[in-house]
Amino acid sequence: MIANAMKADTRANHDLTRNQALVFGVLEGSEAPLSAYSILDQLREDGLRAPLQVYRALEKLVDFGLVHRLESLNAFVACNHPSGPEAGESHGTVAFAICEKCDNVAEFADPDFVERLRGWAKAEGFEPHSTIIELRGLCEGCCVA
Amino acid sequence: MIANAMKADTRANHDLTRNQALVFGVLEGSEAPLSAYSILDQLREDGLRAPLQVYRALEKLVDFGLVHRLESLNAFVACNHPSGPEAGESHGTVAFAICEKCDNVAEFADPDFVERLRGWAKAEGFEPHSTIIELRGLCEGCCVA
DNA sequence: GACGTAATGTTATACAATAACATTATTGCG
DNA sequence: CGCAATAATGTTATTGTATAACATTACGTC
Repeated sequence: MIANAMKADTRANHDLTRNQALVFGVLEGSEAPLSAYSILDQLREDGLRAPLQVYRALEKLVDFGLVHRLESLNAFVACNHPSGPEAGESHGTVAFAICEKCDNVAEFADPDFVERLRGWAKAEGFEPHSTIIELRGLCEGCCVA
Repeated sequence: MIANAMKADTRANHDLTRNQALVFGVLEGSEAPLSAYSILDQLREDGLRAPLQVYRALEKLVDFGLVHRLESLNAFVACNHPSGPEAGESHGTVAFAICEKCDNVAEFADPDFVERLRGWAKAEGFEPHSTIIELRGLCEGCCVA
């Protein structure tokens, strides 16, 4: 209940437009990450017709921190990291563990970890503005099976 | 000279086919990462005509550890990490720092860093078979300018 | 030389993302 | 309120990325 309230609140805070809300709804209701085109397919009956309508909504949702893009899959997931979107780290660096069997995605943020990465970047004189960390493999359930 | 000798040796060890050698040659000669299609464009006069010829060569080269795929760019670079391809870590986890201004790519491997990532994965019961780490930002030169 | 395997060539197609332009809401402000 | 600025939308066309399917050719090995 609290979680749902927070989610609704999160949406409200960002005052999602119709298309954004539709796209976010589809992602929230999906276990697995979805491509822009499969999102579109699920929204045809709601009036969406062109990829661009989905891509535009996704761009905003990613900006808001409500959705993540998985670079290695060309797909998107609703943000769901353990600490919740209300934590200060909403827009911080996050790592993803992507199961290649069941498509489940686990999300985590380790401050020390990120610190180490920043340390290396600084030593190299590199100024990062975004960081992508994606593990591909098998999740606990699929590992055993 | 030594470096060149080693590179030649590396190629020889893997007994590259004609197409693989052509593709690898183009990547070696490029500062910036290249897309499969721009590699193709540079190899038309050598007889290559279809994307698949490039993608097939790239797949092998990535398997051999001679080439890396940058997921966030849909592009490829010749392997060039500091320790050199002859080090034991050829196929280990590598991180990339991609300059968005000059397209330069720095490659590095930090064992402690990787260890920490593996530790988290293990705690989660996740069994990774590949790890993607890509920093996007500005390199030292472009940062100042 | 016959067989299994790997690499190649070719055409067509699927999937992902953006360009360009016209139109409609929304918001803020005088 | 009315108007201007800004943001969101709709639509068509195009560009870019990657693979399917199938025929052919080279290569190693027994």
